[in-house]
Amino acid sequence: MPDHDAHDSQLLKGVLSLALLRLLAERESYGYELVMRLHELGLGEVQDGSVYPALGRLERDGHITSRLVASSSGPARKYYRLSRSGYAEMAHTELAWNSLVRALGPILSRPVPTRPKEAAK
Amino acid sequence: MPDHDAHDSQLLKGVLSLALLRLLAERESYGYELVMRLHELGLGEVQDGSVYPALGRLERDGHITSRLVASSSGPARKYYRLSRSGYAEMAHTELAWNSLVRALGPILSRPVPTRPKEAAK
DNA sequence: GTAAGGTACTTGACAATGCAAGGTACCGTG
DNA sequence: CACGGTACCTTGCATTGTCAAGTACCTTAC
Repeated sequence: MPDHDAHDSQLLKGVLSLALLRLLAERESYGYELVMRLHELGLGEVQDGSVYPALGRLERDGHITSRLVASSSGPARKYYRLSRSGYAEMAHTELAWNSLVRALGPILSRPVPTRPKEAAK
Repeated sequence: MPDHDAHDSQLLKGVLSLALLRLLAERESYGYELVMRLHELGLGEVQDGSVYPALGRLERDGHITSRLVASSSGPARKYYRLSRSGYAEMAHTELAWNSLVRALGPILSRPVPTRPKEAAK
């Protein structure tokens, strides 16, 4: 598969939180690992400078909780897991995401009235 | 289908431009009408205060051009249409959108290790 | 032992974008 | 002439991702 640049910083807004919640619903994890998991999943543009603040917000809003765990291969890791409100938030955001995808799908799949010539100015 | 509130202001970021480009690719249109078309298409949360600035940006960046047309049912309408660069921008953003949807799909569809009890803090 | 490099988290300045709220103005009808 | 629908624009605000830099821990190699 051709690695599309295809990264529009704006499109990621809000989606990052959803992805993080979802990954944490699968299993407890920490920031650095989450960044790597996101990269493996095709969200290669995501910077660690975006992930840590996002985790901070989720914790601030009570959607996730953290605990420090010492590591023998570097500094301590801050493991996060979902709280009850995190599950609710994930479900809610997922609904919003699905509704957005469903709304946009028809718009994008509708054929464009081919106007090959005289398109520009 | 139940009308989902399901509006997360952040999820819309960047998507609005794509939708506008796409609607304008179908046919020339003006701001007020675009707002109504978006609402009919399920993007009911979009405010006109978001659309007009977005159109302004697209025009500023050379992706669309405008012309004023007098109306007998109100003030003059500013009709927009895609420029050549607008078609390119639309294609590019659509790629980014599709790649995002494809990346997120697997994450969201993977089953969550059902943890019904003891979810909260 | 110390320099290097991977691991891991934090922070601040910055830009982009949607929203809310308000305003201007045109037009037909009652 | 006041009203409501049409149509556009603007300002202030909050959110959030990016970039860049910094701190610090630990193992391996020289």
